[in-house]
Amino acid sequence: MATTRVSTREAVLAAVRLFAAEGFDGTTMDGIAAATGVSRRSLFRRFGSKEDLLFAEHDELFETVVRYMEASPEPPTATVVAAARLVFQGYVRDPEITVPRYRLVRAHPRLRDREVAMTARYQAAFSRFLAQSTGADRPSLEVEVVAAAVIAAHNHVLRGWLREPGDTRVWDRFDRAMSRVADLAEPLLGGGARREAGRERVLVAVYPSDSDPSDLLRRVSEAVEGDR
Amino acid sequence: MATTRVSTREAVLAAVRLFAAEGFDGTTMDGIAAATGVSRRSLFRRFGSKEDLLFAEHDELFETVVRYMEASPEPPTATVVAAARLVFQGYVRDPEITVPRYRLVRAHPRLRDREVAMTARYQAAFSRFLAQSTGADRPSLEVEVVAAAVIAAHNHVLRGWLREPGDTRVWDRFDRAMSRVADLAEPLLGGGARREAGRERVLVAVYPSDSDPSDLLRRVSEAVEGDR
DNA sequence: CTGGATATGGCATTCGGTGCCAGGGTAGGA
DNA sequence: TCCTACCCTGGCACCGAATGCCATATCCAG
Repeated sequence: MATTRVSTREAVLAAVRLFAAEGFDGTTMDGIAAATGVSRRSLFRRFGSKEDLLFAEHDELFETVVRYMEASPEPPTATVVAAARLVFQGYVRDPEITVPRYRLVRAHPRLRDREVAMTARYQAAFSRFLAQSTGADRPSLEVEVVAAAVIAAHNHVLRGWLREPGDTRVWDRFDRAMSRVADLAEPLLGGGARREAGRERVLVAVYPSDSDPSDLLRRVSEAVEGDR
Repeated sequence: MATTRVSTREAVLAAVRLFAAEGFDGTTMDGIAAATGVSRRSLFRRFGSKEDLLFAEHDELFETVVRYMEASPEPPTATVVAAARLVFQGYVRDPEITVPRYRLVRAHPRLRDREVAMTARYQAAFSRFLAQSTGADRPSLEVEVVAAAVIAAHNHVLRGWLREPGDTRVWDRFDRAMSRVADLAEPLLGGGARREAGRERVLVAVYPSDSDPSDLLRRVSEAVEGDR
């Protein structure tokens, strides 16, 4: 009919608005069909279900992220962190959808479950990618823990932003959280490979919390240089 | 009618058998009502939905686990690990339900999402518990990462068992995985507690012997400055 | 025994979701 | 240009999950 087919984003946006106005259960697919100009039947065909419609935008992002990982030349951990960054960006760049959706998700357990399922898909994709990039057929314990940690850190920062979308330091928070997790992942994944080569070293420092950081660094520096 | 009301477990078991025989979508609530002797209307009242019925047993376990954590005298990390052990036991001790359910879950994305939602509830409960036991109002990044890691380890071992329920060394695997994660959690949480107490701090770094010393120092610097 | 609270079952209705078929628009080949 | 095969859309009918309403049964306290 209309030569321009309604885009996914337009449909999601219309649905989000209706949900916000009438409530999720109070909105029928007939209503969404009327609002978008797409027939009820076609809505189901394209988006599967009422819940899926709310997350359709996100599903497309998922595909993108998976393809990104497969094409990335970076080392595995860095690739996964970058992938998480893509996901995060997917939220931050489109607050018009993600913020009201977050309100819906908080209010409706069923929608919460649906969003949790999304992050679980990412976690599974991360696990699979890390596993395959180490040549394993199945994700190891370490790989799954790292994937879970990356997702947890992502969600932690994301929830903070969703509560206060105006926060300008989101990306700073995100990077800090990720480098924190990456440091955690390093000994788990990279360490595994190096352990076989028997080359890793361990540094342990115990110091009072009111130490002068620069003094501490000097001491660490001496320790590292000293026994090489 | 019957003086003995049908137990949750009986209902779940009957439902699982029907699902296995007729498929999940091929089984109607009328069919389950007939098989259990409970009216269709009462099934919905007690279990909420067809999906929830499949996991009703598990929902009860969740309540138990939460109460257990609140009453546990052990330190936080040990309590969470013990809680995960309770969950694991919930699966292992009842293969008659959990194993066929796993087959259903693998085949039906919707059911998979529902199970993922269960583990997410546990993860959230663990996070909340760890946060409150450190006196925080909101779970910190570290707390959420630890909770995610515990859940990931639990699920990793669990999936292995679900694939081969006959495996007798499950508990050994479970304990190994958990101690692995607990070692990871120690510096993250224990360090946090000591930090608040204003006592000494511990820095642990694992690095390849051919690292660039200045790069190493930069990372140490970030770690020291980053969380003060 | 009685009155009230609670659990159960039947009934009717809404609405999400699906299979089926018809119409229209498009690309590709003769 | 015309025909055809194909795909996308919309309308229709139907199934079944889920809920509200009301009548009835069960149980417990008084």
